[in-house]
Amino acid sequence: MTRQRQIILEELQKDYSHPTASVVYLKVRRRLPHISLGTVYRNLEILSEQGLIKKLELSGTQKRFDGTLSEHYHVRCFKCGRISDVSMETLTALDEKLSEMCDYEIIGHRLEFIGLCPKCKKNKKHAHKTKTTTPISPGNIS
Amino acid sequence: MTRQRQIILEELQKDYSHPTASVVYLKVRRRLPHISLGTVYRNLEILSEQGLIKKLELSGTQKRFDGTLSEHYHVRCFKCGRISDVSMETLTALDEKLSEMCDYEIIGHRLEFIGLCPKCKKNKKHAHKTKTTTPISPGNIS
DNA sequence: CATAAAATGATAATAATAATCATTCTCAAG
DNA sequence: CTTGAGAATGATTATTATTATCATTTTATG
Ligand SMILES: [Mn+2]
Ligand SMILES: [Mn+2]
Ligand SMILES: [Zn+2]
Ligand SMILES: [Zn+2]
Repeated sequence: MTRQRQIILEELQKDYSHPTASVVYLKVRRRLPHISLGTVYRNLEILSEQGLIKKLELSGTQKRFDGTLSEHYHVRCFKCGRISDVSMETLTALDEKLSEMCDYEIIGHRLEFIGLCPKCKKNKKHAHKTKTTTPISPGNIS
Repeated sequence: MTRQRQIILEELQKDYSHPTASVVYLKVRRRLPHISLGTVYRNLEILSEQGLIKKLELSGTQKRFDGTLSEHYHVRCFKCGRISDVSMETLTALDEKLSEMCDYEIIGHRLEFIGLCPKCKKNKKHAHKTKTTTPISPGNIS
């Protein structure tokens, strides 16, 4: 566990926003100004292989990382790209159900909800009053 | 509806393998040898905006396209990357359930099963007999 | 200390997709 | 049938996220 890896892990564990690799890079750079982006990618990969973090393959172009290890689903705001945790029990029954219905050996599933986050809901209502906020393309929040 | 767009649509409608853009390109090129890859991307985008095909944002690095318009889920073989249709009713109740549990306005969800396809199941059993098949990286089947 | 293995930072490479642009096609109006 | 505007094409370049390479540095271990 190098200094770099330790700090990447720490920053991820106190960040509940499911940051992308480049966001992690920006945060880590505040403590290690000379760290390389490649080192961040490399260590995010290693940490997720070791089971210390989770690599999320959600929709959007960029992968996201999660310091919370418990199994849970996510919601994505289709307007701003925010990812939030969902407190819904894991639907293992789905896998069993499908196992009987198809010829694949089912080992799991990936479920992601899509919606409009509270902030974007509010902005939508006052859209005529407030000036159009720069639309953050989902998956490219920096 | 240009000749190119028509043929792209036709090829997709008779292909149940959820091909990637580059696979569509290869197939279409058999009928239009001078078509450009850019034209394929452009038309797949337009056709999906028009609701004539579906653009699938599944896991893996490449987008996939589906000529079947009815709502359905998919299974991905984690070994070979094959995508198959799943005949399970759409779980709209999940969205309503989550709507009451969180502060997002839920508009839908994305569900993808992961498993081992019949062919890979068979290969696994005879792994000691047959020589190791070139592992097709998921998302890069050409 | 020696020294082998692992990790780093800098940089280049890859791969999928999107953008650009001059040329060609389409098709309704005259 | 011409014609001219707008759409679409093929060729090419650009973008973006991620991975690979590699010389140098760090780390762990006897
Ligand atoms: Mn989470
Ligand atoms: Mn399908
Ligand atoms: Zn939002
Ligand atoms: Zn398979």
